[in-house]
Amino acid sequence: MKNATDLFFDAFANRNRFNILMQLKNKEMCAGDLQQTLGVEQTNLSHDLKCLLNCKFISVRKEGRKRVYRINNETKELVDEVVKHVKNYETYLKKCGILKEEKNGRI
Amino acid sequence: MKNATDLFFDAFANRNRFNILMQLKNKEMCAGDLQQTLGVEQTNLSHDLKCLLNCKFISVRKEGRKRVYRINNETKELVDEVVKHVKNYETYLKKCGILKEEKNGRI
DNA sequence: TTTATATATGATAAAAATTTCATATAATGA
DNA sequence: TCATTATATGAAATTTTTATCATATATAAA
Repeated sequence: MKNATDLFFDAFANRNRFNILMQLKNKEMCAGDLQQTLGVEQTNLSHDLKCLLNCKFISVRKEGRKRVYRINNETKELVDEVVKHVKNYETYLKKCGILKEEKNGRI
Repeated sequence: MKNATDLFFDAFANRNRFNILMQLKNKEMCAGDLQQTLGVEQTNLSHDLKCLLNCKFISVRKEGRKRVYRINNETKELVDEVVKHVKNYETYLKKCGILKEEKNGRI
């Protein structure tokens, strides 16, 4: 059974969703803008936005036929913390053989 | 291709590995203690400890035939941040239908 | 009121992560 | 040295996550 922490990581610790949060750190954006900037599939993005919305990591408002997304403040801070940590540990992370990187070149 | 952030989440955002970090926040522990406290498989734990070590989220020293693990300070702080965030968003996380919780009871 | 644009939904396919299993190594004490 | 305890390793099986596909809805403009 999943606990709140598991659910948190499921939502937050995902490449595509985290990239969305990184973009929204700088400015509000509609789905179309995000799609272009991140170069992701439309349906994929839509699924991810819904997840982030459900978890209240972001909010949305309508503007014409577009939907404009915005990151919430607490989430923005946490994103910054993670970015900082990644920078500090980058060297070691890239060497950690347990993670998938290692498997490349072994096929 | 994976970047440093992906690798970070692979290592950090995992139920078992995060539980290990949570335990080590309070005190140093050897593998056997962790196994008992967390109720996990021995080999599984060993894999996870190696991952955390490689990433330098924890360190280890020998003591007789045991190995005593310790969390590093920066990682401890990040764990605290996450715990705080989870507490704040718990309600929404549990309602997010995208995450697996929803699938239970559907089979 | 038909068409085009912007975005959402649900089911399945594909890829990746986690667990399990069989076995290895390392240190200590008898 | 041999047995025992503590922990580690690598590969295969299982489970979960992510991507894709086919299609739906909602808004606005023609």
